[in-house]
Amino acid sequence: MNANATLADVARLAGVSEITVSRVVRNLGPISENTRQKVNSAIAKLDYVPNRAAGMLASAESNLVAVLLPSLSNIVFPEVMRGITEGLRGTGHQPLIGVTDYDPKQEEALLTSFMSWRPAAVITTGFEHTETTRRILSSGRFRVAELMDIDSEPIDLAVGLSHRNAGQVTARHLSDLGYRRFGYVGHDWTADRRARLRYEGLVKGLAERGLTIGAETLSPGPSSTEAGKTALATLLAKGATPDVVVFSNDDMAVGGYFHCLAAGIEVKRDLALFGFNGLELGQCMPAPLSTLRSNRFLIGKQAVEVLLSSSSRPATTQIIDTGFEIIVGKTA
Amino acid sequence: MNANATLADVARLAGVSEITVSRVVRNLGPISENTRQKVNSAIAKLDYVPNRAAGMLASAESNLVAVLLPSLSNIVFPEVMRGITEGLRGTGHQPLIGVTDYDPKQEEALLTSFMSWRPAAVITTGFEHTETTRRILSSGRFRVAELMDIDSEPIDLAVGLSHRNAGQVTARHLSDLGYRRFGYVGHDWTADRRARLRYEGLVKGLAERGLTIGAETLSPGPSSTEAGKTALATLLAKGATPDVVVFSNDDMAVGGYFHCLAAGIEVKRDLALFGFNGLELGQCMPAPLSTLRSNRFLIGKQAVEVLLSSSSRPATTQIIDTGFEIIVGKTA
DNA sequence: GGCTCTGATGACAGCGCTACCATTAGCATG
DNA sequence: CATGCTAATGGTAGCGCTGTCATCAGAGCC
Repeated sequence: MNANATLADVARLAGVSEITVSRVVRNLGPISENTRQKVNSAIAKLDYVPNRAAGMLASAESNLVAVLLPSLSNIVFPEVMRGITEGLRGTGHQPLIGVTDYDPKQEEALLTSFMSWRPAAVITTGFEHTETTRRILSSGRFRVAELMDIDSEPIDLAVGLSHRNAGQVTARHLSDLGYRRFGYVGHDWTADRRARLRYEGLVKGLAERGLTIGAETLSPGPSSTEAGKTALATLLAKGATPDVVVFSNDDMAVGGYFHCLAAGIEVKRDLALFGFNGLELGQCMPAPLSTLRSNRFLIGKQAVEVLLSSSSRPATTQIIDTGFEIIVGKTA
Repeated sequence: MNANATLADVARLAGVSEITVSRVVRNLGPISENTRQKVNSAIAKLDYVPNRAAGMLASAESNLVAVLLPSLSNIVFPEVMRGITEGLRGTGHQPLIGVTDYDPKQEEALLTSFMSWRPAAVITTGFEHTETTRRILSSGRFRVAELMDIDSEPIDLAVGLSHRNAGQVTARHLSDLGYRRFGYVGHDWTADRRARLRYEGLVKGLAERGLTIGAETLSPGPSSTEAGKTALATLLAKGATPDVVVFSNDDMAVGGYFHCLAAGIEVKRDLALFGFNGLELGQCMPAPLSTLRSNRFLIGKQAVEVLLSSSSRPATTQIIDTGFEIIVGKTA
């Protein structure tokens, strides 16, 4: 009911000192049952809500975790976010979320502004940062996790999977299945380095078997179902006759599947399709998408768990491989 | 390079008072060009980053906007969030995001914890709140927006569309197209009141034409493509012979479409499908989904704009109708 | 020359909390 | 019985900023 009760108000009403109220609120130190009850009833009576700004200033500690994600439109990142939220649950920490649009400059701007909250940890994506971003993240004042990718040396902690490896495994798997004429449909990879790493792994894996990618189309802009659909149409219109097309991810692959349906191409018999991520959507198509499962939820969750396990940065960097697995599916 | 420079450090180095530095940082009041430069170079030299906790405490104002979303898994909410982010851009405000899992109890818990940040505004979803939540939101200490739905009286501001109306318009549209045997496939609507409102509107709209829903299946749990697929199969297995099925949303409808593909049902000729939301995905299927476009991005953006236009709550509540429109598509 | 006005700056108190020490009573220990 | 211990509590000094009120030089005015 009150405008904004303070610790002092509660202390006065409960007949104890401020510090005792503070201890009750934070569940710290030994408090007699009697005192605890007096304080709690005063808190209830006054509708007291602690002021985190004051708490943070006084203790020089924040319970905020800065999270920088490239996008929320790509369902992959909300899933990572769910993992982060799950990891944060019950720890008393709160996420501060920023969306970078795959732009290191924006990442830097967001990070700079987040710094004024003195976050306990920073979670970001990938290894592509501006010089300034890198300098801030390297300061050592807080823990840092770089998610999704483990193909480079992290600043502090990396959690994710080897995309280069994933591409290579894809190549081996498909060549084992007997495919020989490979096509590739991707999206703009200047922004999405991981897609490019998978492509490189794919090329390398094919090379091991003496194979190459015969035809490819890169769609400008971010990945989407529409982009996948259009790009596959473009690829085939060029006269390419692949027996399998690897897509930069499931969104694109689903688009490719739609193109096949619309164009009367029988998937797998006429043209096999392979994605990346293992999204729910791909698995409920009439022919479940053949793809590679990345463990997005796990990436977020593990990152938080490690980050909060020690508030100061360990001497050595750490890499956590959350792995991937082939989903056989029915499109390849 | 410094551990953490303060205003005082900057002031000392620049040879001015703390308050002058503060003014330069906040771009307030008249500052001579000379002073501004001295201060800025001191800031750069010391790597000074303002401490928001201190600023917030001193000014008793926060630049935080609390955002409570039911889920991030349903792409609709990330899109609303994009709108919110866009609206916030350049205002100096930052969102504090919480995910409620469609649970009013969790909403309450998150809100309570967010209150300790003294947010400038709170954005939440729908009208279903616990008593406590309602009491907090009604305190008048900050602006409140309730998004998505405008079928009830808001606490302060509602931004969204009339779902009841949307259902009714769907009924009229489909009956105008000549459909007579209606089926309905939905998800758990104890959690999703808006889905239920659309259903009610649909029933009402059909009643106007002397029509009813002949068969329906409700899938337990949240909406998903898989759920839509399974539920349509169930509906048809019951022996129902609708000429059109209305789905609780696009995700479900896409699942329905997949079922038709798998079961050899020719969409529209044998069975028409109708969704809700107008997601990109539905529009790139071989037969673009017939549905109703909700303007998610706009909902988020407009809410923020109105909320920030006045920091104190106006005398009267306000409702903003972001509308909807029929997407004719090829599935109905 | 005294007056007001504006532009530019500073002194100082205090926001609401917590860290850091004290302090006290009660009790077991040697 | 002095000593040390623990449980329970309090006093005090800030944390780093901003609001408020002052100050002062110089310009413009009658």
